Amino acid sequence: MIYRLPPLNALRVFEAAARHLSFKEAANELSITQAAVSHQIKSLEDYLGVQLFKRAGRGVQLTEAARAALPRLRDGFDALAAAVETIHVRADETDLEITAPPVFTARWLMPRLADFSRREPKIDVRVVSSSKMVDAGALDSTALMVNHDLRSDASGVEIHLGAGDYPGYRADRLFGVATVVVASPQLVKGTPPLGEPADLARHTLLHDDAMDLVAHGHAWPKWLEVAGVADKVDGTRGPRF
DNA sequence: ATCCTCGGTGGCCACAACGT
DNA sequence: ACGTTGTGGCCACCGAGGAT
Repeated sequence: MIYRLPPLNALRVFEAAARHLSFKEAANELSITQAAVSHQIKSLEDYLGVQLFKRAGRGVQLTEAARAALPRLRDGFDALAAAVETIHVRADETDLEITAPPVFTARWLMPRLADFSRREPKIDVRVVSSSKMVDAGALDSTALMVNHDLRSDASGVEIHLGAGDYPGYRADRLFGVATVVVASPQLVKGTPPLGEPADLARHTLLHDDAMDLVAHGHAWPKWLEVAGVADKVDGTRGPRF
C-alpha cells in the first residue's frame, strides 16, 4: 500500500502547534525556532490546500478542518509511537537457543515447541541439532540431561545424552532410556542361529558410544550382566561407532 | 496618542541528504 | 561535481494589545 502523506515533520509540528495553540510554545517543545514552526505550518497548508490556523492578532486558532483532523492525526501518532515502542521491546527480547541431539529434537522437542511458542510468544526459539556427547563425571543415573550453561551470557539450553554432575552446569533429568538388544544373525553367513543370550559369544557385538555413555559405561556388559551371561560373553569386544 | 511587548510572516541564507 | 529539495536559523517587518 502506498501512503500519500505530507512531510511527517510538518504534521508533527502541526500537532504540537494545535495542542499549544501557539507557534512559539510549539517551537519551544520541538526545540526549533518559532519561524521554523511558521514555515512548517505554511508548507503543510500549501500541501493540503487548506488553512489549518486562523491567525487572529496574538495567538492562533484552529480552523474547522484542522479541528476535525486533529483526533485522527493524534491516533496516528499514538500508533506510530506504539509501533516504535514495539520495535524497542522486540529488540530487547531474549532469544533462546536449544542445542539437542537430532533424535531428541525430532521425537521429543519439536512436538512440544508449538505449545511453548503459544505460551511464550515473545521468546524466539532457535533449535540447533548437535550429536556431541558430554563426558560424565560422577555417574549416578541413566538419563537424558538438560544442561543450563551458567558460565556464559548466552540464553541457551543444551540437551545431551549423559548422566551425573557437570561442573559449572545445572543438570536436570528428563527421562531414562531403555536399552534394547538388536540382533540380526541371519545376515552373517555361516553363523549359528541366535536363541539364548549366551549365543552372543559366537557373534560380533557392535558398540554405540552414545549408548555406552547413557548406560554409564559399556552398554553390552551391563546388558549381559542383567541377562545373566556376563561370565560367558565378553561384552567389550567388537567395533565401536 | 505613543510606546513597548508579544507573536506571526516572509525573505534570505546555510547546511545536509540525495539523485544525476 | 553539481543541482534539487527539505529543514531550520537569522533578521526585518507587521499587527494586535496592554501600559502609560
